[in-house]
Amino acid sequence: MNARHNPVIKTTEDGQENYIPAPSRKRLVRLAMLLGQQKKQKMTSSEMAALTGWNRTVIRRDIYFLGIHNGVSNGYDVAVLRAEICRTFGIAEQGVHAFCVVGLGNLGTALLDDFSISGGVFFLAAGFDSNMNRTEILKSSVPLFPTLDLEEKIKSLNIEYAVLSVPDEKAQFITDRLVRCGIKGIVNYTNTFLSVPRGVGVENAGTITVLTKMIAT
Amino acid sequence: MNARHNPVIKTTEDGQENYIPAPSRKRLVRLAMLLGQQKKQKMTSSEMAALTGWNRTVIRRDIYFLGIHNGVSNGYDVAVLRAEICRTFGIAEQGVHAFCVVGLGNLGTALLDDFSISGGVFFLAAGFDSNMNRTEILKSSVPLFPTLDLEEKIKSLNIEYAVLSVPDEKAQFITDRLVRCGIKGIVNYTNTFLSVPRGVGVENAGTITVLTKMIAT
DNA sequence: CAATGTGAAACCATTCACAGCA
DNA sequence: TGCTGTGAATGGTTTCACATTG
Repeated sequence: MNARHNPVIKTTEDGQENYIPAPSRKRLVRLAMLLGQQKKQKMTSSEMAALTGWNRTVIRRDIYFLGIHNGVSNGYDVAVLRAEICRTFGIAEQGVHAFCVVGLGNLGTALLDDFSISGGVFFLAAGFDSNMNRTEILKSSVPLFPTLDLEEKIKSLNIEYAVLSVPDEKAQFITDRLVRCGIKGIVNYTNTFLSVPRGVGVENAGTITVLTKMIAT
Repeated sequence: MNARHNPVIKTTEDGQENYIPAPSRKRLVRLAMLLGQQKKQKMTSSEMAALTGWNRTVIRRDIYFLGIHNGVSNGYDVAVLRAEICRTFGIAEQGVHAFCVVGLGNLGTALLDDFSISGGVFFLAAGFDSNMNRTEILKSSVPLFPTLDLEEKIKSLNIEYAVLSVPDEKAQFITDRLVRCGIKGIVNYTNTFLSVPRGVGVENAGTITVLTKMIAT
């Protein structure tokens, strides 16, 4: 009676019907990063479980969604698995997903300076601040621009993601501008709710917001 | 045949069986914070939906889990609702949940300085760094201690939550120490997986980790 | 035998649909 | 009429259980 009452999971060879549920997607992408840091050549689902804290059945199911078969009774080939996840989600194996930091107050500047921030497949391409003095005075290996140029630079530098560390009261305003530029996702270090259209990702990472969530654990 | 095939949701007056699902719990706590900033005396589920981006039915259901009835056909009484959420989750109405920042590098220091960080029900009670010089040199309105004193200070200051901004390679080591102190939850600004026993909350808020999750959106 | 692969069951969360109330 | 309260239906994710395979 209802179309698709079965899980709709097959990755058919012609590319249709390869829907993977959101929780699985997130785990898989995270797993890919982890596999990249691994020296072992083969890993079992149990080993991955130990490493991630996830249940081993869930890991097997996630991998099953990919539609590959490179593991039976020996564990999975780390390189093959990682490559397949990258292929499935369009993750570049070399670092080409550009992102920017908007708002160079204490937090934003710290993020800029933090050497570890460019890593894996992400590449910090720019910083923005509304205070033009600040973008001129701050020293950074990353190019800094006034927020005036936000739209132009996001286009020209092919920036896909933004880290938002502006004052709370400007958060929604900047978000709207980012959305209009076609940003794919925002890491929200402010402690406000952001409203974005469907299709734009938001992850709330502000200290208070996150602490708040944790109270309910 | 199976015990509890019904949703197990009733808050009975004698306090048993008041299980609330995790997603609802998180939303409710977040909602309480928001209600605290509201000037209106009554709010409908639709208004809350507009404010949060959540579906209005989900909000009504969440409130339903609380087992109170203060809304019919008029919207909910903001103060009553907020008080009830606080009571249910043991949230202090005044700011008494103490937390600390561990690791005072760029990011940690920025978090310390960030004025907005103490707010709502959370109170920044201490900062820790393994570099004793740094804890002496840094100026801050928050007391700073060497990480040596972590255990002692967490006890004496009644610290419940920790913000982790140490270098990645120290993350698990510090986490283990925090767990042994009975910490309730950790906001993880490093980009590592933390392994903690059941009952301790972890929320990953490191830029790369969060960007990674977002790729799969 | 210890691993994956996988249909089916169980579980959990969201949404529908509507009764009842101000 | 517009709101909450709520049983029931739906939809989605995890887990079980076991056949299969190296």
